[in-house]
Amino acid sequence: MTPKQAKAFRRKLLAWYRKHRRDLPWRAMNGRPVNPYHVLLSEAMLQQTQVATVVPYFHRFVEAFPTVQTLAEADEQQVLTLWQGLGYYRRARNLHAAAKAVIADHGGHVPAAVNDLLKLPGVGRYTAGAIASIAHGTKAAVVDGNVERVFARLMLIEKPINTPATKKMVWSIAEELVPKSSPGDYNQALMELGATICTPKPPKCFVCPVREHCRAVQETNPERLPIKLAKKKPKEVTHLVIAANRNGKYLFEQRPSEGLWSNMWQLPTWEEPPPEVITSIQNSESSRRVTTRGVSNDTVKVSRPPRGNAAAASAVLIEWFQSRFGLRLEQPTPTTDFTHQTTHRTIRFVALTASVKSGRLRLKTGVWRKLNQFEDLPMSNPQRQTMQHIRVQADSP
DNA sequence: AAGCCGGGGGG
DNA sequence: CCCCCAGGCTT
Repeated sequence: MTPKQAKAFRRKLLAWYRKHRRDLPWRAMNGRPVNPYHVLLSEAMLQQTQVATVVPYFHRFVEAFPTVQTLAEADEQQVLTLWQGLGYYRRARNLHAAAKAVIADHGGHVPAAVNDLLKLPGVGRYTAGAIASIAHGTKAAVVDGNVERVFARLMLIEKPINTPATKKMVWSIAEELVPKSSPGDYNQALMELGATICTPKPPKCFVCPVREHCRAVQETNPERLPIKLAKKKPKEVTHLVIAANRNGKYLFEQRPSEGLWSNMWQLPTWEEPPPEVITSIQNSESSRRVTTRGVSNDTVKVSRPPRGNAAAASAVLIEWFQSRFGLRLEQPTPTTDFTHQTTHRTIRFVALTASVKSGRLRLKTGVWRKLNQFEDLPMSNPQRQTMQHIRVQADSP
């Protein structure tokens, strides 16, 4: 793109944006000024997450934590609880730590320089550029999934987009094109174009404000760009969830601070138990659900005699629970069974209910809660789904 | 360079 | 069922 073409491209893009941009709560709109804290908050939430999903979470966060200071002083459990359901829970802890750093190292002001922003936890090259340009008008480029797609089509980039070399090229294009005046609007325009017009499939080229600048729409089918290398299929695993109740209260444990659902709470869960335990739990199922066809959606319970190895599997489960928690279970009974999909795992959740016969809990992070009394514990969606099932079952025995 | 980290929207 | 999303971090 020649300098003259670049100028025309930016002008058309910005004109389109100023006419069509969405009224998002963290944006400066009709008189409302930008709030750098709001930009930091929104960018943390927007990582790998669509705008529509983020909006309600953003409102709840601003209400609970109106300023960086209030967020910095908040309890991590409270931050995680507000974040629950949004996914990538590390982001919530990074955001919390970033708020603390803004208070400690920047006098409570979100930095305007990319190099300062990059030092904040959870802030990478994209997020630093976004906050710098949108919140402070710093001349900085951004490259996200939208920008990659837009430039892959505009510049006819046919090499796989998800390699370091190609990403580096897209970044240099972005750096070269970003204007020194209104870089924030320009960056948001680029992303909004990708989100609403230059969509993966099918792109709405017929209403695109910059189609004259697009090589793909003139030389090929834009829909096949950008080209991505195939990713591997998800691994299939099973998580065995045990709802262990004693005197009407259920045991909850906190997950480790690293890995999947870090620091979130859950019913005691055996990840990837021996296969024979899973199969025998299935066989031992004392009831199965049969959906009737026709008018009613009622489920009918059908009693079945337990199979031979059920008792043995039960023993293995009870032994595992005993060794892990120091508690003796009684009559583990299958309760619910469903599949949960994440990006790189297909997790089958098998839940059992059991009562605690004896023993003394030997777990630092364990807590006992009633069925309607765990809302302050941040939990993953599948764990909450399991809890929901147990509550419904308890309400209608 | 590749793997890991969630959950939902939309075709 | 699939792909994708205002990515960052670790190995």
